[in-house]
Amino acid sequence: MVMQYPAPANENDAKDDIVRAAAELFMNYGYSATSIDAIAEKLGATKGRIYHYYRSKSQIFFDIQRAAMTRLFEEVDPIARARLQPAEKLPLMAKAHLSLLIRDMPIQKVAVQGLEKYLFEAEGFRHAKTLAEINQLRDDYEQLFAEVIDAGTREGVFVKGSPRILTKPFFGAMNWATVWYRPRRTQSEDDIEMICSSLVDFAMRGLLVDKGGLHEAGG
Amino acid sequence: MVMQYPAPANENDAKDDIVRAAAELFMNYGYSATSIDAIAEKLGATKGRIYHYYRSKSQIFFDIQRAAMTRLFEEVDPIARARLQPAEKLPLMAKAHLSLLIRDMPIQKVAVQGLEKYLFEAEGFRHAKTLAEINQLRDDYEQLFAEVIDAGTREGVFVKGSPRILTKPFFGAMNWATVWYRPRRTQSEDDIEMICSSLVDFAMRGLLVDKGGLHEAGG
DNA sequence: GGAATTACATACCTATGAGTATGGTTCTTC
DNA sequence: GAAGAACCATACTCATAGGTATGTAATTCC
Repeated sequence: MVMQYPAPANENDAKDDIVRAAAELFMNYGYSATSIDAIAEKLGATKGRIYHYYRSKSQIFFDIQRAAMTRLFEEVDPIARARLQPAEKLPLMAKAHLSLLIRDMPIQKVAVQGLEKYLFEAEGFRHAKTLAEINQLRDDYEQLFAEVIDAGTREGVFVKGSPRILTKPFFGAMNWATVWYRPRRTQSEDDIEMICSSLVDFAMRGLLVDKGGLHEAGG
Repeated sequence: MVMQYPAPANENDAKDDIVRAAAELFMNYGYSATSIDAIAEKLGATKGRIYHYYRSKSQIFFDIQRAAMTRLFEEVDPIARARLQPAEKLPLMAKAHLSLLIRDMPIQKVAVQGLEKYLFEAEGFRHAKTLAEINQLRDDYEQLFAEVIDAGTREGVFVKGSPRILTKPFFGAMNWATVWYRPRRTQSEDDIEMICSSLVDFAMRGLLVDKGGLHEAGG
């Protein structure tokens, strides 16, 4: 029988295909309820292909986390390094963050919600190192936002409060989209932009101190 | 062998014990990764006990949802019915909502995050009726908040925008606690109150229009 | 152009876990 | 106090799914 493999060019692409397929199933059914066979079927292949690139199901999960954090950093870190005031910089970061969340929902949802992460923690030392690595990435990423929030607080443009406790609802307003958002066919690119802007605006108002601006009366 | 059953008084209490134990495991490990045996072990019993009260694992899951929504309604609905201005009523509702979330985390987390709900949707008609019932409860509950937000918007005390899209980040700021919050031994009741207040304040600022209050100059 | 390696498919092993069948013990009811 | 019901443990069935072992076509390398 003549078998032709689509040939994903190189190993990285092949793994990326697996990661994408797995993330989509993890997002909908959870990690445990998703079988390797189901992932393979989504790729039009069998288990053999997956186990050729990954030694276990958990390794796929960890690669999803790494992929998600890598992409978030790529989008947000450059903005975080820009020379801008906190009140200007933060919404740009938030916009980039949220845009990626929505556009890359399967992978990002698995990462930000940390689906069933306690599964691996319970396994003890086996994945301790990998888990520490992932947590470090997540902490570093949160830190990008926490620092800007802290700076804004000290400048007096953001409300007072520990950056730790302010960062949580800030992310919450945006990340909660991974729980409620469902893509619609009737939704254009502009619609998505509108939603993103609304959520970012909400999150920013949560931080900004009342500026006492004159009532820009009525429209 | 003399066997003594703790005898949970009546059937409702017995089911409630099961629901609590199951919720705690679902919260940490997810629905699929939690076995009936594990739930039984947490109760110091075996499967026999659980299958005496529940016909299937999924029925436990649905009972968790119902229990969560029932409690939320009990706490929030009375406040929603009170004769108060939106700007006064909403933070009280939010406080009650969040307090219950944190105090009843296992059950509430399973409910608000809808863990692996797609599992049951994929099963087609089998649980269609129950799923419709649960979704209805959730929608009704969200509606309590959406109406107050809508009223506030029309009065001009809350920012303009569809209540639909404003409700999401409002819940997000609070419900995200089910993702990041972990109880600490060093945390007193007052600490929890502080966290709740901070999150509610954040969420309210996300809605309130800039009042132009005079700078209550600096602390 | 033959050998080794890559890139899978197929077949198989095994543990787990949902659900059932059955049996025994306590409680209730008459 | 006997019969039934309620309550629960134990033993079993069976499907699923993670992982492995093996076979085989394509590719690469010498």
